[in-house]
Amino acid sequence: MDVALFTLLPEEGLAIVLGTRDRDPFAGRPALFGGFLRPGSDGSATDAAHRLLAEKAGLADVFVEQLMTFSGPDRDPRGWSVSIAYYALVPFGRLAEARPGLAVWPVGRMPPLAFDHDRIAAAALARLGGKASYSTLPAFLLPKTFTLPELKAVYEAVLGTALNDSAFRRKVMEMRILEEVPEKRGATAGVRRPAQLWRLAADRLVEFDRTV
Amino acid sequence: MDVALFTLLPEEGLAIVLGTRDRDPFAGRPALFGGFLRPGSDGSATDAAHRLLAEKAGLADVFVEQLMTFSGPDRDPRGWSVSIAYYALVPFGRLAEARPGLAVWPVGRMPPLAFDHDRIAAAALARLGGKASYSTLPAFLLPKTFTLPELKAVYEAVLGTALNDSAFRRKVMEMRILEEVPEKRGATAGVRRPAQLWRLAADRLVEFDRTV
DNA sequence: TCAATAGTGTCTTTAAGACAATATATA
DNA sequence: TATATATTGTCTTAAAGACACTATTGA
Repeated sequence: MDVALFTLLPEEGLAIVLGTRDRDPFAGRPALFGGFLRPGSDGSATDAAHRLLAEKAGLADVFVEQLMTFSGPDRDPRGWSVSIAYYALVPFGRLAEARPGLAVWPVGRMPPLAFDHDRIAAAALARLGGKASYSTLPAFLLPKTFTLPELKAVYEAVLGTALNDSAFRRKVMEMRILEEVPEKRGATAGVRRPAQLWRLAADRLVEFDRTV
Repeated sequence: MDVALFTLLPEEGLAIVLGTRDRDPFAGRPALFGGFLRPGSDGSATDAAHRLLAEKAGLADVFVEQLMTFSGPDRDPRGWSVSIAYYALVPFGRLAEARPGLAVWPVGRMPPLAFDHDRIAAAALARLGGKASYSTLPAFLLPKTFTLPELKAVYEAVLGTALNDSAFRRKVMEMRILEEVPEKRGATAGVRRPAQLWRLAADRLVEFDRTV
């Protein structure tokens, strides 16, 4: 199995978090978080994805979703193989608690990865971009509470396109995917109006019947 | 691996095509087309899905796409297992060339299936319904050439909802996903205006940036 | 010509986008 | 009060839906 982990850099936007291959083939190369399914102890492939993120990235309770399964004779130089690939999203702030030594690369300039991990990462990015417009997916790159300008910014980062501000607010409110947190963001010191804080109304991914 | 095969019944709409388990567990039960990946000879899981459809359903050159991978201790009574699931679409007319003895059930009243195949079939149906609105997916349930009323009907069957006729034509034409076949459908004898025939402009699945 | 479905044109309704105006913090 | 962003309101534009009208075939 392989897990592609993404985060949102404050300046650089969407980025991938990578480990390093510790043995051949591809020893020393940046790589997705990979490992073998343990049919005995893992309750499912999704459980295994969580376990791998805990073991290799030091992160628990991260949003994960199955991407797809890759297979064939060419993806591993040792021969025919299968990998169930997952993608995962973590807010940038939580990387402080991650295992040290991880590499973080803006998705626009990723290094060459081990195995067929470039292809898996590309597929994960395509899925992310596709699913973002009709779901709460990008919100899992933010902390539990966030402002509307932050939410809009993460949608724009994942979609790679600017959104209309008042239309975005209108739609988000009409879809009732958020609930108000009785607090404002004063943290970012500065001379400006503080923004209302919100959280996702549902803990899980929600899909819409329209587009943000 | 397991493949969920769907077709479009002329009267009953979307239907699933099933085989029968020929041994325990679940001997005699209707089931998806299942079998084992052959890492040596199969070039990929997608190749294996095609092989299984050929072997078990007698159908070659059918549209297939990976659904997702199911895993866990409970899906097979013999113990922990993994299955890479695919879905496939075949025009009703091609079932004539299929292996005899297959069962065809409207998706609204499917019998209980072997293993966790009910769950896989449900996931395939959900994917079909979700992806239909922004892709040419439903067209793979029709023969190579079809009329616009037929295309609209198959979208309606898969989406489970009625579509606006003139808007449907407008959008399909604006998206340029079809090319005209220099023929009309006179086949269906009767007192009515014959319809223009069309075919998909691209042989593969095309995704839109809007909805039909 | 009639019946029955195919296909077009146009008006109405609804959603999205642009953008000005107002609100609210702190220095 | 001035500054900088947050938030709201409203006008414009574009897309979707409703539906009447025209087209084309064989009986």
